[in-house]
Amino acid sequence: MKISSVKGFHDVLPAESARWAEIEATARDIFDRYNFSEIRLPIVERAELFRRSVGETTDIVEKEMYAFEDRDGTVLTLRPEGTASAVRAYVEHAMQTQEPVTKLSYFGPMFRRERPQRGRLRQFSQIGAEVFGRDDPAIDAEILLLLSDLLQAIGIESAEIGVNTLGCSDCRPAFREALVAWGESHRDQLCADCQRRLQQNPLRLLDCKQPQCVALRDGAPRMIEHCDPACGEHFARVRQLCEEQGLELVLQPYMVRGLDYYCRTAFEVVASGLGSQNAVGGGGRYDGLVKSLGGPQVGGIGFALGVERLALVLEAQGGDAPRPAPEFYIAPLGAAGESAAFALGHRLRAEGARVEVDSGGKSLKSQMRRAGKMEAPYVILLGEDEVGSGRITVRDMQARADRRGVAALDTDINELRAALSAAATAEG
RNA sequence: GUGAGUGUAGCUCAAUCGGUUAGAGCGCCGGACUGUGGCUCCGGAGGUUGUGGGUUCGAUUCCCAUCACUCACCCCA
Repeated sequence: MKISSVKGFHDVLPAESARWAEIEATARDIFDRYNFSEIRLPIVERAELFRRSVGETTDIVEKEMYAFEDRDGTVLTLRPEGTASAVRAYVEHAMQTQEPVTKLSYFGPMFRRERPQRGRLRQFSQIGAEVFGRDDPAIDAEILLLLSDLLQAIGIESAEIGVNTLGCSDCRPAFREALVAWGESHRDQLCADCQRRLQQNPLRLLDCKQPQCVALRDGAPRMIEHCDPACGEHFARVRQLCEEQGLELVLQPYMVRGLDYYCRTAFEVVASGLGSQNAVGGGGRYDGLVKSLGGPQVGGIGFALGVERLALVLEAQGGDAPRPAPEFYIAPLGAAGESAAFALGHRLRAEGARVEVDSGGKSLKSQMRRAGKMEAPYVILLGEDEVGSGRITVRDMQARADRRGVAALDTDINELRAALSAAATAEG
C-alpha cells in the first residue's frame, strides 16, 4: 500500500524548489544590505511560549496549534510563527547585554492546523525579520523599506503595503471601550460573528468582511483618531519617513492583526493572484512582548512573509521558475568511455563546473536527447576514438557543431572553456 | 471549524441514457539515423477510474461512507 503525505503537508518538488531557492537567496541579499544576521530557531517550543505571546484567545493558539506531550510530561508545540521564538532566544541569551540593537532574520517552516486551501497549508514556510532594542519611528520605517525592497527584489509586482496604528497599552483600552460602545449601539445590525466578537475581541469588529458590517464601519471609531498623541506622532513620522523615500503605504484605518502582541505600527502585504488568501506577509511593532517573556523593557518590530504565497504570486505573474542547466553533459560510449567519463566528470566538478555524467550503456542518440532537454550548452563525447587519441570531442549544442579533439582528455576546466570559446569565435 | 464543488495514465482532460476491449494531447522509453539533441513521422510502456461499501444482468457513470484537493466563509503567511 502506498503511503501518502499528510493533509496540508506538501512536497516542494525540484521544479518549484528552484524558485524557493531564488526567493531565499534574494532575501539573504536584502537582509545583508540592512545588516540583519540570521538566527536558526528550533521548530519545537514549549506550548506555553505561544500562549503567553501570541495570545490565549487567538485562533492560532485556541485551535490551530499542534501540541503534544513529551515523554517527561512537558507540553511541546510545533511553532505556529517565528516572532515568539526569536524573542525567547533574545531573552534566553540576554542579547541586550551584547549590543543595544539586535537585528535578526530567519527562514523556516511553521505549523498551523487549519483547513487547507490553495496558499494555506498546515506546514508553511516563512521568511522573517525582527529588530529588538529600538522603538523610534525610523526603525519602523527601515523595516517597511526593507520589506518593500525585498518584495521588489523578489519580483512581486502587485504588492501593496497596508498600514495602521494599533495604539499602545495606554491608549488602546480607551479605544476599545469606545469601540464596544459603538458596537453595542449597533448590535442588532452586526453579523452574528461580530456580536460574538463584541465580547471576545472587539477590535476584530473592524475587519469583518460581511457587507452589513462593512457598510456600518464608516461610522466606527478609528484608532488613528483615538490614540494618544505620542502614538499618533510616532505613526505620522513613520509614514512621513517612508514617503520621503518614495515608498507608498496604504492607510487602512480598520486593519487589525490576529496576534495579541502587536502595538503601534502594524502592516500587511497583499498581492493579487492568490484568491482569498491574498496576504503574503504581515508584521508590526510589539513593545511589551520582550518584557512579558521575562526580558528587559525593549521595543521590537518585525514581519514575516509566506514563501508558498510568494511563489504562487510569481507563478501567477507568469514568470518561469529557474531551471539550472549543467555546463557539461558527458556522454560516454562503451566501457572505455565510461571510465574516462567518470574520471573527467569528477575532475571538472572539483574545478567548479556543473556536470552531468551519463552511463555508458545508452545510445548516443538518447544521451544527446537528454542533454538537449537539460539545456546543457556542451556535450563531451567519450568513445573509443577519444580514449584512443587522448583528445575529447565536444558538441557545442547551440552552434550545432562538433569540436573534434578540441582539448586533451586530461584538460583542466579553464583550458577547456578557453578552447571552446576560441573554437566558437574562429567559426565566426 | 462551517458550507459547497471536484477526484479517470506522471500532467491536462475525453468516454452518448448505466452497456461489453476506458481514449487523446503533453511527458516518458525506443525506432526512422549501428557516434549526434530540438522539428517531423512511426512504435511502445504506463490505469484496481482516489478508497471502501451498496443498487444493478452490467457502474468511470447512480447512492452512501471515507480520504484528498479546490472554492467560499473563517483565519492568516
